[in-house]
Amino acid sequence: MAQNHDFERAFGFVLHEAARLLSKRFDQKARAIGLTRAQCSVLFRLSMQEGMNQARLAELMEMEPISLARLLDRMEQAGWVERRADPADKRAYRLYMTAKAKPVLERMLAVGLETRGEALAGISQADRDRMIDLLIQVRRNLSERGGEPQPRDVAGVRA
Amino acid sequence: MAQNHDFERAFGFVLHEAARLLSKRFDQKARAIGLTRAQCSVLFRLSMQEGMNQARLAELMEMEPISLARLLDRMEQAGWVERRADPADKRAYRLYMTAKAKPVLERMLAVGLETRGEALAGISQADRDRMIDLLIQVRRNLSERGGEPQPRDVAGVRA
DNA sequence: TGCCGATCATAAGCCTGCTTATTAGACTGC
DNA sequence: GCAGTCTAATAAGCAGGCTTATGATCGGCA
Repeated sequence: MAQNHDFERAFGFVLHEAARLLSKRFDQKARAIGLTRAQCSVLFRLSMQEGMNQARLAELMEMEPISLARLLDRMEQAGWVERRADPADKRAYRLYMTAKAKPVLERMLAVGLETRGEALAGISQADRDRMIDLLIQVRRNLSERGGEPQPRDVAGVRA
Repeated sequence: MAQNHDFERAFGFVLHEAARLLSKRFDQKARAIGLTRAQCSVLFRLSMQEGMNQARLAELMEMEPISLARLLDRMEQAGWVERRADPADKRAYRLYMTAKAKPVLERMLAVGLETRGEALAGISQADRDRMIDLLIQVRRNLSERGGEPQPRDVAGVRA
């Protein structure tokens, strides 16, 4: 059936399932080092730039600050990251990796590469590049920040 | 920095963030009808074929049976789906939409189209088709079923 | 018939992430 | 200096999804 065909190709479902399966595979591999995909994502970003506050990191990760706060709670508890009071802003913390985290960066990278290799098997470099460009466009289209200011014509509805 | 460039283009992060943002947007729009993206996914599949058991539906949705069971708990509670005992197998249930669910199918479709439109804005039809083909390939690569039997050469590492 | 492995569904416990709402501090303008 | 607003972080409560483990049933095979 044409409907069935459309269904199997439904963009949202396919995108979501691909992302979920990739996370699952990454988590299976990364369990040996005691980290999850989301936690690795934090550590990777901190490895690029330490000292960000939570709001900034949440923005980079395209997630809500509260979601990141919970994630950081677990990571701090497990000794991967450290919150240091921001001397210039009593509300904020600055985020740093711990000494424990630095040695595992390479293993995280290896897990990432291996997982990506499985996910992209049989896809040419040109197609990989193209797919990533397109996904970046999708992300940009859906991002709150950076896009148009979201008209949200719900006038009359109080938040 | 080249490293930074690689980072922003990291396949796993981009894929995950795009999928999450799309889910979020869908959920925001679908809240008015009292359904989530995952629940809509179930209803869409049941609208194509009712009477499946949970194991079969979980397989179609590329998820673990227990995850689906929980999802169905909430949906049954909310009156969207019905579990009927399978006369031929006392372990299994057969899944059906309720009368309440059928009238909202069209609204779900509309929400899906609208959300997809936002996500794919500025992307040509050819590129959309290509991206979906590539995502389907990724999903197939990562699927437990249908793929190769997963060598799992982690010998030596204990989980 | 009876055993034994496979299969269907589920329980417990956890991580990720969101919405909504709150507290504390920063900032802007008068 | 201070009121009003904005911002950083968090609390409460929930949905979605996974791993690991269990109970029940099915089915093949001796």
